[in-house]
Amino acid sequence: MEMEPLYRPQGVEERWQQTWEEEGLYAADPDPSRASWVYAFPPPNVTGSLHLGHALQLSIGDALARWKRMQGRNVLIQAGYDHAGIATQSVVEKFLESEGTSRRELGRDAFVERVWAWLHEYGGTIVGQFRRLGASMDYRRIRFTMDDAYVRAVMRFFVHLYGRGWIYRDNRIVNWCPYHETSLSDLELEDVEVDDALSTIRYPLADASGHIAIATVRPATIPADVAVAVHPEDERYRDLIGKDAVVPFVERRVPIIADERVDPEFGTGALKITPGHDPTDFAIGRDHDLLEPSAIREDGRMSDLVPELEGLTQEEAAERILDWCRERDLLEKREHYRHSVPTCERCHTRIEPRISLQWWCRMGELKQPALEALRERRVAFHPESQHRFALSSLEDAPDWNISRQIWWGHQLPVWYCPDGHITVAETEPEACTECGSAELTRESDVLDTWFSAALWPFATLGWPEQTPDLAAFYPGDLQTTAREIIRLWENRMIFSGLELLGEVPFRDVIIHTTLLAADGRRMSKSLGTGIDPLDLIAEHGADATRYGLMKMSSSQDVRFSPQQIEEGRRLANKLWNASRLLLLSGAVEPAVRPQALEERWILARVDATRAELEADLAAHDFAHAVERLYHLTFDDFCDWYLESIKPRLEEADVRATAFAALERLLKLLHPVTPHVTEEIWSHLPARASRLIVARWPEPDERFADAADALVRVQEAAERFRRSGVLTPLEGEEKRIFDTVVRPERDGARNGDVDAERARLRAEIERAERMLANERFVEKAPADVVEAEREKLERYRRELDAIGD
RNA sequence: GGGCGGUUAGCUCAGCUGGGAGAGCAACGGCUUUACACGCCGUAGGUCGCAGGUUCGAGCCCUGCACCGCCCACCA
Repeated sequence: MEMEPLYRPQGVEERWQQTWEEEGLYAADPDPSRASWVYAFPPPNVTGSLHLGHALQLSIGDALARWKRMQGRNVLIQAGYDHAGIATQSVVEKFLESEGTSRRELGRDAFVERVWAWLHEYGGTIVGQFRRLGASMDYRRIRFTMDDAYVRAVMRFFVHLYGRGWIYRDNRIVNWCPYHETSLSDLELEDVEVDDALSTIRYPLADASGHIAIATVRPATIPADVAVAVHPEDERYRDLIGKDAVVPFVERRVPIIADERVDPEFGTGALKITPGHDPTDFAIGRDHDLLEPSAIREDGRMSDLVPELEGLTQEEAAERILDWCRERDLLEKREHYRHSVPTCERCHTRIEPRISLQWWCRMGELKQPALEALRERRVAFHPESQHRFALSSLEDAPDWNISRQIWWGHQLPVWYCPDGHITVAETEPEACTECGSAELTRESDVLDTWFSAALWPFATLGWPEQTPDLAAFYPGDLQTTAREIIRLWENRMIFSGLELLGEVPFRDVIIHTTLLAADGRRMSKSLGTGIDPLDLIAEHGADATRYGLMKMSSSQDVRFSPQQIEEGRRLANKLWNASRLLLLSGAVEPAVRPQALEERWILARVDATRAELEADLAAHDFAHAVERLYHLTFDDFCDWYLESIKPRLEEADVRATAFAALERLLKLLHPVTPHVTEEIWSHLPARASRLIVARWPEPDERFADAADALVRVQEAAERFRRSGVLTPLEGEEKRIFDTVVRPERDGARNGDVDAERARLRAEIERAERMLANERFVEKAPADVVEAEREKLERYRRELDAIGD
C-alpha cells in the first residue's frame, strides 16, 4: 500500500476499529492463565450522545486498558447503558407531546411500551460513538440496566436490604416537581435566579396586645402555617415566646416558638413555620412536634385545606390572601427580592418542597464496611483531595431516598393487600405473607436510577448468579468519573459491592479533569459552550483527539484548547513520515544491532522514556505522559536520531536497528494513538500479531551509557547555533555533530562569540557569588554546593576554550 | 456559609521533598536540507495575583487580602 506524505486518519481509523473488533481483540473471556484487568465504564444515559467528558475519560481509561493489554493482562472494558429514569422519561414525554398525546393519556403500561419503542428507534447511539474514539471495549457484552437479568439483580438487592431491615417508609419533605409529579434528589435540581416579592405581614397576637411581623416570598403557604419562630437570643421577641399569634386569612392560633435555625438578621427576624412546604420549617416542625398540613397539591395548585382556595394557582391564592391582609392593614410592605430557587433540571419547573411518603434506605450500617475500605485505601480515589472528599461525603451520607414517582424504571418489588400489609419479594407473590390475601397491588413507585447503577460492576457480570464471568472479572480495577458523581455513584457501588459480594468493586477511581469552555465557564449545551467530540474526530482524527484530551487532563479544571488536539495531529503525521523515511529506504527485519553512538543512544532514550511513561501512567499523570511521547518522537527520534543516520540509511544494519527502535516507539505510543501506530505497524516487515496485542517493551538498560555522550553533542550544537562557537569534539561525537548541525550551513549566519563569552562570564559571576556566600556553603545540602562548584569549573573551562 | 481548585510568557498549561523561570501553540527572523511546510533552525516575550513573614536562598513553606471557577448547604 502506498504511503502518502500526509497522514490522513479518516478511513484508516474506522478500518482498524472494525478490524480489531472483528478479530476479537477487544473481547474478554475468562482465562485462568492470565490476570484480568477490568474497567467498568460508567454507563451513559441510553438517550445520550457523546460529549467531551465521556471522550476525556474514555481516552484515559482506554489508554490504561491498552497498556495493560500489551503487558499481557486479560482486559475487560465493560460497556452499556443506564436507563436514566427521569431523564429518559422526560425525553419521551416531550416526544409524545410533539405527537399530540401525553403520558397520562396513554396510561402507565402503554407509556412504558412507548419508551421501549422509542429506545429501539433512537436510543443507544452513544456506544457507536465510543467505537469511533477507538475505545477497546468488549462490544459483545453491552448491558442495559433494564435487561431482564439486570432487573433481577436490582430486585435481589432491594429484597436483601429490606431483609436487613434497612429499608423503610416515611413521610419526609422532598423536592417535588409539579410537572413530573415526582420527588427529585437534590442532585437533580438546578438553581435559577428569579425576581420575586418579599412581603412583610403582621400576625396579630392572640391576646390582642399587638402583632409580630414575618417576611415571606410565598404568601400562598400561609394557610399551612403552624407556628411563628424567632431566635432564642433575639431581644426584640424574647417576651413573645410562648404566646400565641393568629395566622391571617385562616385566623388560626399558633404558638410563637424559639429556634436557633432562625436568622435574626433576615427580614423581621421572625419566621412563619410551614413544615409542609419548606425544608427548614419541616426540620423545625419535627423538633417541636408540630402538625404538617399541606396547602398545595401534587400538581402545584392549592389543596382543599382552605376550600375557597382549592384549585387556584399559588399566584391567585397569594393575591387573595394579600388582599385580605391589606383590608385589615396587616400587609406592612411588599418589596422586590431577587433570589435563587431550585428548579427541575429536566423541565425547569419550580420545585415545590412537599411532604410525601417515600421509601428510604438507612445508611448507618450499610456504609460502615465502605468507610473502612476507604480508610484502608482498599479503594483509592485520585487525586488525593478527592479521596478525602469521598470519605467525608460517605461519612456524612444521609439516608437515601430510593423511590421516585415516575413510570420509567424498576418498580419497587413491594405489594400491598387491602389491609395494608406489605409483602416484599423478588417476583410477584401469590398472596400476602401476613394475611394470605390474594388481592395484591404493586407499589407504583420506581427506584432511583442510582439504585440500579450501584450494581453496575457485578450485575453486568451475571450477579446474583455465580457465573464464570463474575469469578474472572470481579473485583475490577479501574473506575473513572467526574467529581460530582462521587456521592451519587462511586460510593454507592463500593458499599453495594461490599455488602453483596464482600469485596470492593474496584481499586482505583480516577476523578478526571473537568473541561471548561474557552471562556472559563462550564461546558453545557444550554449555554452553547459545548464542543462535540465527534466534530474533533472528524477533523483531526481520533488519535489526535485522544492525545489532546489527555494533554488537557492535568489539574482539576482546565479550559479546552484546540491547540492540544492539533498537537496530537502533528504527532501522528510526524510519526507517519518518520516511518515513511525508513520504509522508503528499504524495509528489513528489525534487529537490535547498534554500531554507532546515536543508535545506542536512541535505544537508551526509548527505554528511559518507557520507564518514565510507566511511572506517569501508574501515577495517572496523563498530561506528562503524552508530552514525553511527543518529545521522544519529535526531538529524540526524528530531529536527532533520524537526522544523524540519514547518510547511512543504505546500510541494512543501520535500518535494522532503526526499525527495532521504531517498533519500540510505536509500542509506547499505541495506548495513546492506537490507530496510526497500528497502521504503521501493518506496513512494517511481517509481524506475527497486531500491535494492539504486541508485547510491551521490556526494560533494556544495555545502552544507558550512550546518553551522556549525546548530551555533550546536543549542548555543543546549541552553543554553536546560538553563537557560532565550535566546541571541540572527537570521533563519534564530532561525526554526529557534523551530520546533524552541518556547520557549513548553520554557522555561516552569525558568529557572535562575544555574546557567548558574555553569557559564560555572567554564569561564572553568579556561581562565584553563591560560593562566596558563607551561609550558603555552610547550610545548603552538600550536593547542591558541589553541583555549584562543578558548574563553575565547567563554565571556566568553556570560557577558556572560546578564548577569554 | 462550608469544601475543593486556580491566579506563572499573547493563549493553554508544566514547574518533583525550597537551590540557575519551562513546554506547546501564537509572534518574529532564517532555511525549497535525498520523510514530514501539519517540516527544520533560531529570536524575542514573565515585578510567578497583591501585601507581609520564615530562610543564606521562596513560583514552591506560613499569615492576610483580592479576584476567578466548580461542588455542596442555603435566609423565609
